[in-house]
Amino acid sequence: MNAGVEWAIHCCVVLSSADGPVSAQRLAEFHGVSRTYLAKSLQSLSRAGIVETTEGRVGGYVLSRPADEVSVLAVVQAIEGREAAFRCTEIRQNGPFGASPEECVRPCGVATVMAAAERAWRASLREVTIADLAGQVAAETDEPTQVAVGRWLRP
Amino acid sequence: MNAGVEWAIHCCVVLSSADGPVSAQRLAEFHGVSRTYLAKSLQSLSRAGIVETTEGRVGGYVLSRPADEVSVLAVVQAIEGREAAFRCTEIRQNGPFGASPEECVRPCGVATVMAAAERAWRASLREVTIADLAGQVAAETDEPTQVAVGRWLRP
DNA sequence: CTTACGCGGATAGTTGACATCCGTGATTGA
DNA sequence: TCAATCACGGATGTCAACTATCCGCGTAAG
Repeated sequence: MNAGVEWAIHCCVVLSSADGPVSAQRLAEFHGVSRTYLAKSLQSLSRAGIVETTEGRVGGYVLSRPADEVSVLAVVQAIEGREAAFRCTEIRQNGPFGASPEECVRPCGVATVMAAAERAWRASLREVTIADLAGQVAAETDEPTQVAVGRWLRP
Repeated sequence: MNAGVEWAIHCCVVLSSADGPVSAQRLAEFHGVSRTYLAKSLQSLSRAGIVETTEGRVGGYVLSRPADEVSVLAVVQAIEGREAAFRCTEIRQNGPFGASPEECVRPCGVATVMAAAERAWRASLREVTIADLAGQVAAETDEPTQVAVGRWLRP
């Protein structure tokens, strides 16, 4: 799985506790990752409507919606795309006993099982929001540090 | 996701309805896929203990256990490995406000969420067996064809 | 009008999946 | 005994995707 997924989720958590736009520069520095590459992931979040951008001199990223309305699934799909990890190549139609396309209006049993598993995966991620993660981080961070982080994000 | 996963599951379904060892040559021809590459996947199944091999002139592959004791999950993990798709790089320890390793005895919240989703995915795959899939295939195939396939697998 | 910033395109390096080939050892049938 | 068939593992090549960087453009604050 794409490493940008981890970065994007952490960025959304940070953005949920920031009070204004945070630049890609700051987000990259905060997490100790490549600025140029993180910018690509942030652009994906922007295209997906998860964050809004303000261009210009004091530009940066802000969450488009309240953090409790942004599921982890939305962030993952914004980076990884919405295509299923398993894709059926219909090998049941191949070979000497291959089924004809007319017999294959119903999806392949293998594909059905894999699709159900991916639905379970998505359902699990859909039930957790950025707000949930932010609350967990806040509970593990003492108050002076939280204030310092808030100041550091908007220099 | 690895295409070998799809091949391996279909091969196990075929093996469940065969009465003797089936060679990689036959399995590849049956599914219309590359023989040499399918052999690699079958070797993975062998190492995982899902199939047993008989070498020599009339060698081939047989399911090690009854089909209703072989879960789809076991086949998937034999091909894809047991590593989680998401791997946490602990970026919470990076940057100016990075948490110290002592504070990170508890797993990262992001990693916890992703791990839970993968557990749900595995649980879904664990509840379906090769026998379930074989039954579905049998129900969609007329009897003469089933007999012909059985003969074709052992020339 | 200078500076900082987001955006998109172009460009490599690296990794892993996909695919093939060959040599080895084992077993069966002639 | 000997040739054919098969599983196995190593080595190799190809290709797409991920990772990473750079540059030019448009935008907005100071």
